[in-house]
This record gives sequence, C-alpha cells and structure tokens, in this order.
Amino acid sequence: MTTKHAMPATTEAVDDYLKAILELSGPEDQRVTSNALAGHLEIRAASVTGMLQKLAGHTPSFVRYEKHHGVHLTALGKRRAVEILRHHRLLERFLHDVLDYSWDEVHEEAERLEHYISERLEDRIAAKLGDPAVDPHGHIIPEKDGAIPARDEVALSKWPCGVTAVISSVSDRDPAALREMKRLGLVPGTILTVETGTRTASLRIRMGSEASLRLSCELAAEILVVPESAG
Amino acid sequence: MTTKHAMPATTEAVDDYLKAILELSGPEDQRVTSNALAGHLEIRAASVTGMLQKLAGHTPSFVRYEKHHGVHLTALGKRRAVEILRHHRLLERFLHDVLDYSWDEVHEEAERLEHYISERLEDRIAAKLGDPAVDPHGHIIPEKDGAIPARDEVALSKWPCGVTAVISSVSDRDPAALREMKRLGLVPGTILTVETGTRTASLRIRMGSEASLRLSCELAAEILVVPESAG
DNA sequence: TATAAAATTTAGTCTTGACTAATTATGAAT
DNA sequence: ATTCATAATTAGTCAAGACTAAATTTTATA
Ligand SMILES: [Mn+2]
Ligand SMILES: [Mn+2]
Ligand SMILES: [Mn+2]
Ligand SMILES: [Mn+2]
Repeated sequence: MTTKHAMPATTEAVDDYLKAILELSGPEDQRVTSNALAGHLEIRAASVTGMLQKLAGHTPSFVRYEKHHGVHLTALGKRRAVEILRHHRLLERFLHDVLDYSWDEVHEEAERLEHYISERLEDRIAAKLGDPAVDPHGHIIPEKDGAIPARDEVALSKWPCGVTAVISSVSDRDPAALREMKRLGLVPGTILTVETGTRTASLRIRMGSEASLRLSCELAAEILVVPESAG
Repeated sequence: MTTKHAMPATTEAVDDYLKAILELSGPEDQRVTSNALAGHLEIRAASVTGMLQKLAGHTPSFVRYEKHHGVHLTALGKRRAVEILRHHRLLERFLHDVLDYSWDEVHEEAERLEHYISERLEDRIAAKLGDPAVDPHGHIIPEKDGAIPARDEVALSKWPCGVTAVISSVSDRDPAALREMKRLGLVPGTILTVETGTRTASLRIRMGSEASLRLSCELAAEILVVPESAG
C-alpha cells in the first residue's frame, strides 16, 4: 500500500487564499501578485502580505513566495486548492439537483460549505450524483485524485464573428447576471454565433432559429465558449 | 406583517456555548455552572468564564450571568440555541436518509455543519424530508418557529422492573455504543421490559418473544424510554 | 463557626487573521 | 541615470477565543 500523505489541516482563510491563487494563476501557474489576491479576496494588501509570509514559512509549505514578486502554489498547495474546488462544484451540483436550488443561489451556499464537509460527505455526494463531470454553470468538477480534464475556453466577448460556438460555462459570481442569462437561454450547451459587425459596447448573437439578440460586453465576458465540435 | 427580529450574528464558538447551556439547563431552565460547561465543551473553566462575561456584556444579550452563580439563556439565546439544535437534527436525518450515513456517523458531521447552513438550506432539507419529527436517534426536531413538542423520557437504567416501555431515543455522542445498540436491536420504537432482580452493574431486559439479554448500566443510561401508551 | 476542598474568577499570554498608517521597492518614463 | 507612480512590505493595533498559573469565592465538613 502506498503511503497516504496526510494533508495538513487548514482554516477557512487559508483555503480561500489557496483557491484564489489557483484561480488567478491561470492555465499555467504563473505567479500571483499580492494586489490581485487582495482584490479577489476583498482584503487589504497588507493583510495578504502577512498571510503569504506565514504560509510560505510553514513546512510543509502550500506556497512559494518571493518578496515583491508574488506567489505560486506548491504541489501540496495545488492539491488542497483543487480539493476545495471539487467540494465547491460538487456542492453546487448537489444543491441544484437534489435540493432545488436555482443556479444563481448555489454559489453563495457552496462558498461557505466547501470548507466544512468531510471527505466522507464529499464521497457520498459524488456517489449520489453519479460522479458528475460539471457543475450547474458548466465548470468542470475535478476528479477525486485531483485531475482536472482540460478544456480550451474563450470568452464570448472575444469569439470571432460568424463562427459557430457552444457555451461551455458561465461565471457563477453574479446572481443577477445568471438570472438574466437563464432568461435569455444562455446556458451551457447552447449553440450560437456572433453576428458580424463592430462590437464596442455590445454584440449581437443568434441562437438556433430564434431572432438574434443584443448582449452587453460585460455579460458576454462572463460567458465562455468552445468550438462546436468540442461541445 | 410582524417585525422580523434579526438574529445577531454568532460564531461557531458562541453557538456551541448556547447549545451547551440549553442542553445542560434541563427541562426547566436552571442555571448552568462554568464547570459543567467546561466539561461539556472540553474547554478550561477559565476560558468559559471569559466567554460568559463577554456574552453577558453584549446587547442584545444571549445569556444572563451572575458571577459565581452560573448562567442561563435569555429568550434570544434560547431561540438561537434551538435553531442550532434544529439544524443539527435535520442534518442528521438528512445525512442518514438521503446520503446513506449510518446512525453512528451522522453526529460528527452534523456537529460541524449545523453552524454553516443557511436558513434557505435548512428549509430545503426540511422540505425534502417532509418535515420530519425526529432524528435518527429519536430526538425531537424543534419546529421552524422554535417550538419543541414535549416528551417525558426516563433513562432505561432507572425504569421500574416489569413495566413495559418503549425506547424513545438514544444518546448520539458515542459511535461505538450506537453500533452496539443497533446490533442488539435497541432502536427507537423497540418495546421491552426490565426483568425483576437487582441491578448493580447490569440489568436484564426482554424484547418481544426473543431471549432476554444483559445490558451494562452505562449502556442502559444512554437509552431513554417512555411508557408504552406514549409511544 | 472555623477550615479545607472545590469551584470560579483574574491576570497575563498566545495564535489567527484582519486593519491603518508609514515606509520601501519596482518598473516605466523621462 | 533620475524621477515618479504604483505595488508591496513593515510596524503597530485589534478582536476572538483558547491556555496556564495564581488569587478568590463558595460550600461542605468538622
Ligand atoms: Mn470560501
Ligand atoms: Mn460554479
Ligand atoms: Mn458544533
Ligand atoms: Mn441525534
């Protein structure tokens, strides 16, 4: 039997830092600045510096940190961040499918609970749902072992005109935007094209046979798409 | 519309104090001593004193506290404690019925989550379960409005010999004891009588037509019963 | 009623994780 | 190579909640 590396205990605050670093470091784990973290976590930059120093000082360490040059996750830190992300997305799927939450309600509840469910509860939820691949917003749920199936998404606001696209996921942070998207039928799986023409503050899209509709760039930036074949 | 009194925000620690005071103050809310709280919460008495002083100092206040003479809950404190108790028992029922937890696993998970579920999640869980009256151990689940249907229970270890009794609830704090009870068929609803004879360290009980069995006093003290008619 | 044991409180310390104000380093533009 | 704006760090403070050790009550006992 292989040695089970015990994950050091973490607090909600530490979890939130690790998750934020994961989200901000992009597809290939670039360094994240203190300011970016402060903005994302809605915390003062001075507080971030303090936390990063403490985190980097511990052993085993979750992050690598160089003064004035940002942080990035160690393998251990990434493992923990992904675990929290799995909790979050499984919870969203569960609240939505089993407890009748709407897709704009799930995020807030999952954001808190993700830190407090045990491995047992995580497993039972996954089993109950049949190991779902994505959450209600189309976000990929990391596997139990930490693997995250890759997917190349592009913001709809940057998608070329005239090329068919499929909505792969939408941002879950803004409930009002989510309700608006639902109303317009902009949900994962929807096929659409961006009509040709300039797009300074808004863009016109066409979905199936329906009439085209106008979308603000802000909303379009919260919608991620993939090429039709990659559905 | 009646004014919705907003419940002041509480921390997990404060919740645990209020719940412990509720549990220790018995059917009619007697004062609870610092030592009793320290024992129940597995915390030093000095820490308890500090917390009680802070709690009593706040306004609106959750507790009434007199130096050297214990605390008891105010109406507000009782409201909050009962709310947490409802969370706990609903969660136990939910974990057991929906997520296949065994009755010795539910307590630990509920003990953490009870502090972090929203009112919305509480309501959805209750709806999903059809507003259950009791948790998996037979404990009464407080109503949404804070009402707790009364029930006069007696420890099996103190039940008179020869009188038929029904198990109403069992303690949920000791997983090993719970597994033992399940194995012996000692679950809420079970009808039994205590056979006549002395009971110094153990007592003999008879259930239905089966052979009688011997029970340690410790285990019998964790089983609460009611007269047969009061099922 | 005097005294000892048990229960409680006080005083002082620690860790976590936030904040503000002040200071320094970095990087871009002169 | 300076200079300046921006980013980041330091220094000092605060609140929550725990702990230990020492002082005080209360209460039970003789
Ligand atoms: Mn969170
Ligand atoms: Mn999501
Ligand atoms: Mn608790
Ligand atoms: Mn219970």
